[in-house]
Amino acid sequence: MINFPGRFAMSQHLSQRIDYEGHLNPSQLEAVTAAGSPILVIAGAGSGKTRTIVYRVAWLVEQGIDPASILLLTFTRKAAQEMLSRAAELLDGRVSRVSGGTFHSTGNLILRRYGRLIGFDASFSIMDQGDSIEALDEIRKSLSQRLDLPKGFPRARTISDIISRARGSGETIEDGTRSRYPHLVPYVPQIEAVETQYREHKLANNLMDYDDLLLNTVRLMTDHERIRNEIAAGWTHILVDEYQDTNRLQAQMLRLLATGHDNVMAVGDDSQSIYSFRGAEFRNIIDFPNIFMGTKIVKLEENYRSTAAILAVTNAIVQGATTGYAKRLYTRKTEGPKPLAARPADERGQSRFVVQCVKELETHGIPLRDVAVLFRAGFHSFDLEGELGRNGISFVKYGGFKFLESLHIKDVLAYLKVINNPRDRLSWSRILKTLPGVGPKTAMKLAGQIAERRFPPDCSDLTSPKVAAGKPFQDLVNLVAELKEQTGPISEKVDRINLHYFSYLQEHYDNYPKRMRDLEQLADLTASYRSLNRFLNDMALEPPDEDRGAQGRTENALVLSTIHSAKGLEWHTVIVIWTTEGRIPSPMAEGSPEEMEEERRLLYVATTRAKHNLVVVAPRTYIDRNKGVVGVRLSRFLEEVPEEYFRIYVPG
DNA sequence: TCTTCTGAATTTTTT
DNA sequence: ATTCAGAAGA
Repeated sequence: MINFPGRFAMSQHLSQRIDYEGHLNPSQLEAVTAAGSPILVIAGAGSGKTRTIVYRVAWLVEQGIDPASILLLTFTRKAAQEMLSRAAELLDGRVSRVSGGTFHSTGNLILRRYGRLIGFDASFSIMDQGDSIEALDEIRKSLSQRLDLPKGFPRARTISDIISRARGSGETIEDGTRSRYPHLVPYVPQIEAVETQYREHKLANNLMDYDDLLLNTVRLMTDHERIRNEIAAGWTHILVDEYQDTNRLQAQMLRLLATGHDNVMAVGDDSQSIYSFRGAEFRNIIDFPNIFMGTKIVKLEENYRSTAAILAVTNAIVQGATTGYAKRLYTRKTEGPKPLAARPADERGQSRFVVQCVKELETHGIPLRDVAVLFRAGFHSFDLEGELGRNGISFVKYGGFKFLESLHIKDVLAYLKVINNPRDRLSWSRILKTLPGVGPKTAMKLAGQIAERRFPPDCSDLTSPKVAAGKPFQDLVNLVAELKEQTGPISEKVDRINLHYFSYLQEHYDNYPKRMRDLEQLADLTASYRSLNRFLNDMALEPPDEDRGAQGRTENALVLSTIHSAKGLEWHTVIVIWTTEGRIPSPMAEGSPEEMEEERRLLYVATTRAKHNLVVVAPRTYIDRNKGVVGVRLSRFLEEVPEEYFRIYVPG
């Protein structure tokens, strides 16, 4: 062989390069190395989606793209971090400067910087859904006093949903109400009135809710060409994960972010779209090629996760779907047991069966952490949690009730919010309600007055002199004043608040020890923050995830999770409970064919999480509060699956 | 008039 | 676990 002078150096250089061909299949490789056009990757479940994104980032960096100009949009910041750390591994840490986050957090970033241009102070606060519902509820009530609201008036939660969906989709409130809440159509004028006041409330208090973060970003970038170009020039390459779960606004935002370069890779799977309840448009995936001209479409259809026996079932489930890109997943993993379908008599039987399964798996050397129990809604696992407890099986639960949504956490956060912004009326009100003799009415009245004044307020002329003169009220005001003075770390403030709040907690909740532990955890969460405002906003934007790593992985615990929270994850064995009518699909979806289709996709997502064993459990009866024991049918989506794909088991 | 207590009803999924 | 409606109590 001829020995070219440059050859040695060249091959040495090559050896440092990443071996793309060796680690990617032809479709993945095509997506990773595509250049000069927008790319849409239709990535079936378990087809190496994350791998493709990670290698794409690495490839871009090797092409000489500055990592700082790459933007990775994912569903959660945690997903972004996971991908970045995997890419960093490939590239010896050269990707540390890649930006990543959710559409919301990216909007936040942009608005902090340029929000002035559309009338927002850079220090705006972010309302989480709880804040937003609280505000709407207050407005709703104040409205009702005047209009003497009828019995069927929608709850704040419903109003929030209607308004939010209207804003996310561009529909009017009336159209949205008509299609999703036909019985509320008579209240449309009132809902619109609430919306108007809500908007004024946010403007007056320099607040943005989740929708605003997207809406205002889109508005800013649409109206200000110079800013649009400036932002688009900063992030010259954009990768989007889980594109099927974006809503219309997010698609618009992406279009704007990619102005002038169109270097976008969107990855998603329309069959796994499970967030339409909050406005996700899986059609965004279908429309992508129309929005980005010259899009190259790559399909990933080889599944690396599940056995053929499991795929047979999941393919059958998705086959019945009425819309979406046609795709058929295949695998080379032919070994593996048939999925198991269990029909216990009732919920107790189901829980006992799951425990039995888990124990048996353990004797076969499958650790608890490699097993997940999935369900449609948080409360579906209550009985199972009891049974696990009685059997001494440790577990961690994801989804359902949120840490930040429990009342005691919201109470303590309200103190922090008041320190951060003494004019936060709703937080004042929340705190005041913890005082003896103060209910909603007094709290609202006092909060309104306190919020108007300079802090600490002169309390001598407050209405409700009885309360204002009382010691508890004085203590409270002194506490807040003291906290405002305090310059130490935020955790010191939280500790101080906790000290003050513990007595209230003790008096009002039987399970106060648990709640106290939560509050201590809250203090820990502040550790990495130096700005209170920053901390509060991050709490709204990226709530703590009960760290999946620390508990789920190092401790050996069984995973219980809602299907939504299981997205993107996989386990050796997956047990899906309550695969019955009335649970999956949820009765809430009965109203519309679209929602029913989403239930199907939900079951699809659940079953495609399984690598080796898939177990579906469908009790034959459940206990209705009114009717007593009622028979339930197997989920319609499983009825469609040929029976021979399962082993059927009926516990005795 | 407003708060607090009681018992009953209700609860999908989440940025 | 919370929230709601109704009733008693301050």
